[in-house]
Amino acid sequence: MHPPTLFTKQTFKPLLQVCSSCPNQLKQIHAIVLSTGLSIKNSLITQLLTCFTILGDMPYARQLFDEMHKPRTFLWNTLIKGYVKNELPCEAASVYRQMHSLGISPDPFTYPFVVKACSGLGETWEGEAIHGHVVKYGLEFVAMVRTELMIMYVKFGELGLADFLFESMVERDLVAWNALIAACVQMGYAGKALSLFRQIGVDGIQPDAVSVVSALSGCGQLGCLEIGEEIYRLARKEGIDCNIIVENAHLDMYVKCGSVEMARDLFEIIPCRNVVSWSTMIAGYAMNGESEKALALFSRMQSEGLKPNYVTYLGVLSACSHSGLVSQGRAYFNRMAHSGDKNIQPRKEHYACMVDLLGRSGHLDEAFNFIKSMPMEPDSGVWGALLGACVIHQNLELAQHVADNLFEVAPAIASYHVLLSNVYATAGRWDCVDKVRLRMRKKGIKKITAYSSVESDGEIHVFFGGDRSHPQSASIYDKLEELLKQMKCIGYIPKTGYVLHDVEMEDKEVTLSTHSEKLGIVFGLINVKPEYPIRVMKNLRVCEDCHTFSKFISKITGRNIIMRDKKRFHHFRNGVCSCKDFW
DNA sequence: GTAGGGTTAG
Repeated sequence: MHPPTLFTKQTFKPLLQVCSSCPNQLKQIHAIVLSTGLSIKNSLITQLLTCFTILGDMPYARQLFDEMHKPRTFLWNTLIKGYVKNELPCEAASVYRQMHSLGISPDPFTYPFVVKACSGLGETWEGEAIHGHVVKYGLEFVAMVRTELMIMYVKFGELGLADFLFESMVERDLVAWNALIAACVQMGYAGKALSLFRQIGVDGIQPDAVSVVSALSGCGQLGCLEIGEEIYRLARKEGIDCNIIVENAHLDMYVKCGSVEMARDLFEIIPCRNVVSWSTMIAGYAMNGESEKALALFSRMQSEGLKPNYVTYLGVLSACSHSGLVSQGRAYFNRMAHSGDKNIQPRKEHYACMVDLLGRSGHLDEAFNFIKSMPMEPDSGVWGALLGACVIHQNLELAQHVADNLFEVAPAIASYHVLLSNVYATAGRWDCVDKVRLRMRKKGIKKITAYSSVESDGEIHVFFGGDRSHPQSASIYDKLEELLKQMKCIGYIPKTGYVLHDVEMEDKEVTLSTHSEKLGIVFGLINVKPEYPIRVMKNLRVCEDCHTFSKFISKITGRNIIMRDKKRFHHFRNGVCSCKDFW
């Protein structure tokens, strides 16, 4: 029997269509063709290459690429795109460098992905070099290239350069607006993102669902409920398609503003809830300390036939962690590990969650052994969780050991140095505290300045510790003094000793009584209508004294205070906090 | 023949 005389595009096309989602079958086809000893046309390898990049088997795609005779620019582009889509920016950049050194001319389609690879790499010099190439080839005004360059500079924190590229864009279309807004939100510049969102109209362009998603996400980040509501209402009025992604962003905005009830009501009426909606709601309950509801929702999700993913499990474990449900946490973790489903095998984040749960509940040894049992290298999140637990339980010896490991994987994260310093401080080891501070200064590690923000009448008011820049400062400080007096009469004692948790080391002149969250709360008391809760958002963890202060305030004023810190929500009502003082 | 923007977690 003779083999087919020649494999052509026509032979392959139907085969590839049938097998395009199955890597093994594709590989078999490739092997059969090779075994005939006939030469394979580049166009056929091209089709295979595209299939494998989509399927995510980049090693095989690379092998195919290397077999090709003089691949043309289009194929280099395909390979680069494959690496970027499979989150391998390093490989993508290296392919581009190879292409460049071989003198292959790039085309307008080359750069969007090369630039995206640079954003992912985070190497500023490399990004700037690529920008140079773009200019050299005269491609800087190609809209897609420019848009990607703009995103890259936002990711590098070079907002000025991003602005310049945006302002001087020839065809500044909706995608360019959306790209810039989304990049700003993702990098934590939500205020800038919202101000851009408001300006979209100046180009005579209407925002679409993508713009609204980013804007809502920005509102969640800032904790501005009123602005978020207004944006959603307008989107509806303007007839913008409020698809499931918009609704999920809407839901997330409620969650991040601490409005669990509003989130729940919305969740119940979202038409086509998907795994993101369920995960958001579960995590929302978890963050707000309603662990029973989170776990009940998780059961309901499964009984409705929806498959949880690894993010869903993060919500479940964090629910356990925020409420100290140790045995349940262990059970959920084991369920993941033994599920046989590779999509929900525990990742580093799940280990970090478990370490947090075990450690804060006082099982420090178990937490430490748990880390040792990890099948992958623990990252700073995992070690950081244990260090946090060491601070709470004042285990100096373990803390030092943990810190050694932690600083090896993450030497420059300020909050971890602060945590270690707090362990020493609590133990009265001021010599060691000084050493930590000295090390931070030597390495140029700057502590993050704490601030709190409060929304009032659609505006965000930001307060730093000891801040007197707010126009209402005088009345805020007067009211604060008056309240402190009242509180002391009913038993409030300022905790002037060293604070626990990863709270910033305040400058010496910033006294405890003027921490940013206290100023925020008092501002809220003066400005927020009595029927509404006061929502305070803090960029770091709330300190112990401010936590106590808030409980007293909620008691003496009868106001509800919702405080979001770096990790969770605290709902203060009538002298009690929803976290039950376990945080 | 190929192309830029969106939601959960961290």
